[in-house]
Amino acid sequence: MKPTITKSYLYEHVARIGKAISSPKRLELIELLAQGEKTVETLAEQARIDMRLASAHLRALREARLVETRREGKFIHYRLSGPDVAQLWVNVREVAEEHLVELRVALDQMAASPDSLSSESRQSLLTKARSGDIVVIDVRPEAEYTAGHLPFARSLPLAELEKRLADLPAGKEIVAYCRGPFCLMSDEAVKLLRQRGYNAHKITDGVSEWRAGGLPIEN
Amino acid sequence: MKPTITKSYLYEHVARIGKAISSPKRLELIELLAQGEKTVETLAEQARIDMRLASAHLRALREARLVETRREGKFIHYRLSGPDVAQLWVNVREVAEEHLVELRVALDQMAASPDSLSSESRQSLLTKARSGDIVVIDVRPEAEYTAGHLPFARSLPLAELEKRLADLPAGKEIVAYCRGPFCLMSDEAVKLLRQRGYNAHKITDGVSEWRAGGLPIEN
DNA sequence: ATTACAATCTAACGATTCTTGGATTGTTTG
DNA sequence: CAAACAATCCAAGAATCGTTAGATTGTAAT
Repeated sequence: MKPTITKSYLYEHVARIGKAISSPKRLELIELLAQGEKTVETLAEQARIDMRLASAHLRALREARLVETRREGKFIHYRLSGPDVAQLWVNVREVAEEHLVELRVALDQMAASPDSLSSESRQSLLTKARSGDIVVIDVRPEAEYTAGHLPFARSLPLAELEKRLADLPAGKEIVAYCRGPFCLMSDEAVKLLRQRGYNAHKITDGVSEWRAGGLPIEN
Repeated sequence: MKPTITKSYLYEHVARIGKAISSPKRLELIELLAQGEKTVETLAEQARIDMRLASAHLRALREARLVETRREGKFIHYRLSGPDVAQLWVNVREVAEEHLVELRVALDQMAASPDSLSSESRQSLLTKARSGDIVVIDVRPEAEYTAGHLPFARSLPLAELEKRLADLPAGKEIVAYCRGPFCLMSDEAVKLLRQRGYNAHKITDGVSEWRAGGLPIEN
């Protein structure tokens, strides 16, 4: 017997997507997955939650078809089911930033520099990076850099930054980025670099924001 | 005493937006409000729910700052707090259509013609409408037309279509639209028009989809 | 003042959801 | 085959949500 198709049936399906993104933990997992494919263990570790809880949330995301899986030996790799999912995360976050004052003040209190990029400044950053005028560093874990990064950026994970300071040219302006506006790794990188006398600052863009701005991602 | 700002605090705020759009009824209310400001009574009637339930859902939407209110005498008018909210609705719905097969088959079964518009066909529609090659009719209630409509469209509410058939030029191609892909008013209009011998078809765009496609809205 | 009516509020029930603990599945390695 | 380990499944309690009914607020008209 064929199920009766009512109009509310349509909204129910869209609400499945809404439900999937209605939990803070799941949003964090989506943001992490926007950096590239990851195993459940990695996700649990990076989101600082129990692996069983991570698994449960990932199940919910999979049932909403926002993520897909791939098995490799003992490991199961999760990935977003499409670039539109990362775009949705950026969209929802921007709406939240626009309308929820509490979120804006919290962001101001946390981040050292709330340098949001306009599309013109993204373009000029790209030009300066291409010409070698500035050095763009990606301070995320190397695996995330490999999965995709800003054009002309070099990988310099926060954990190795102190050891690898020699890799950086002395006089040049340094621009650091990480996973996006909620990620504080670039702030820490900037703090450390400034202590060592570098001219460093951060941008809030991650790869998803950069792509959402219409600019290309390398890998 | 200042509240401790943790990272998860940020995701919690974004999740407030997610929670707001995690209910089918609230999504329907958002879609209705995307057509223009409406009173609680109108919303309840058009969503076919009890006014008290509508009020409760609107409260949730207001607490997530997705809607705002304005009092006028006995009536309270609700509106979306910004065009980005309508854009979010379109975005979420598109992600759902992309990844949820059940939604796609339901849409195919319901709608007579699943004519989704590419950006080129939007442009060519606009040109043909401007030149008078085709007649674009807005079959939504007149108040929604007044709040904003497609360029060169004329208002011809479904309820009055039969009476006002004389308003339509005989030979010309007629394109009907309503509130968007989930709205069936344009299907009914097309059905009626074809019975009377008109060359009519529908497009799935509503004003939100049209605007999301980067094209202008008149009022 | 009294009445009418739009809208909200309060209380309460059942249905979900979140989270944790323990048990289980599936794969690799010795 | 047994041990190790990634990941999922299952069960259960606490918390939250959706819905309905009845009571209440606020404004306009008589």
